[in-house]
Amino acid sequence: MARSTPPQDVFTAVAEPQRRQILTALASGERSVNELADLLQFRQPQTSKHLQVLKEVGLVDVRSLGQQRLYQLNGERLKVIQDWVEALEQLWTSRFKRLDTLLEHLQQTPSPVETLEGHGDAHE
Amino acid sequence: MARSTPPQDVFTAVAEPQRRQILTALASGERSVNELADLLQFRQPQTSKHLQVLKEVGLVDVRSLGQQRLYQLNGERLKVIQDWVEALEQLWTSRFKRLDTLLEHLQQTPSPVETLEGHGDAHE
DNA sequence: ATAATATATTCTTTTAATAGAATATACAAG
DNA sequence: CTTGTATATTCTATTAAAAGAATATATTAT
Repeated sequence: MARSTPPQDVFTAVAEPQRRQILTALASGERSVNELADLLQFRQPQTSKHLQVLKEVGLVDVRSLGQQRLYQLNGERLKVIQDWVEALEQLWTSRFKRLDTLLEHLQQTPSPVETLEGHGDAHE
Repeated sequence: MARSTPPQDVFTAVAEPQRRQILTALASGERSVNELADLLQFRQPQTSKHLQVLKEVGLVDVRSLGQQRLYQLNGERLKVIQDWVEALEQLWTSRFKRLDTLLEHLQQTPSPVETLEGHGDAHE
């Protein structure tokens, strides 16, 4: 029942290993369906199907050249993922400045000091 | 059958919207299971299950504090995703320098000249 | 030992994604 | 119009993930 409900978000699309391979193959340039299938040792229908998914979430674009369909990575869409990851990392990195949680625990536990050992970071 | 074959890679783990919410909630600091469940309006068992998945792929760490389990984002593991995205973007950005693919097509197709219109490339 | 709280696990059901095989469509060439 | 090549789609079967309910385990307090 894959066709009736295709992955709609970029994250789901990229969760598939074969689709990541396709994207990687496309990163260095435009390829036709059969080129991709040959290169990655996938069957043609599977390749087409994965490409449809990638197209639906905007990770690839297509253009027609005769009877071929040339697929191309759309790097812009990768930013959806990148932005999310970076936002998380921002928060994670700046978590040392927010001692709220830590202080909460300090009030509750006898000696949670060991938790901080080994970080070596300037935590304040 | 989710428990028997849990997602092993970071990409699959992150494909789940609720797990992304959990990670986002954890980005600003450590939280207990119930804190997360309350905050995100998830049920406790679901929350635990998602956390196990995240733990298995290394995206979160746990420590025990009394009867609570405090989960914490492991930002390092996010780099797996980030590195992959950035590698792709690198290639995508530098794709203009690599005309190999384009030249390949020139050799295979009879008159793909129309394809080149507007490019202004010297093709032989 | 019993009760209360916090979290984890198991089992079942439901839903969604993937593969495979077969077929359809599109375009080009003769 | 028939053939060949490239790609897309449909249908079915399989597999995997997720939700839900119930229960188990762990820790603390009484």
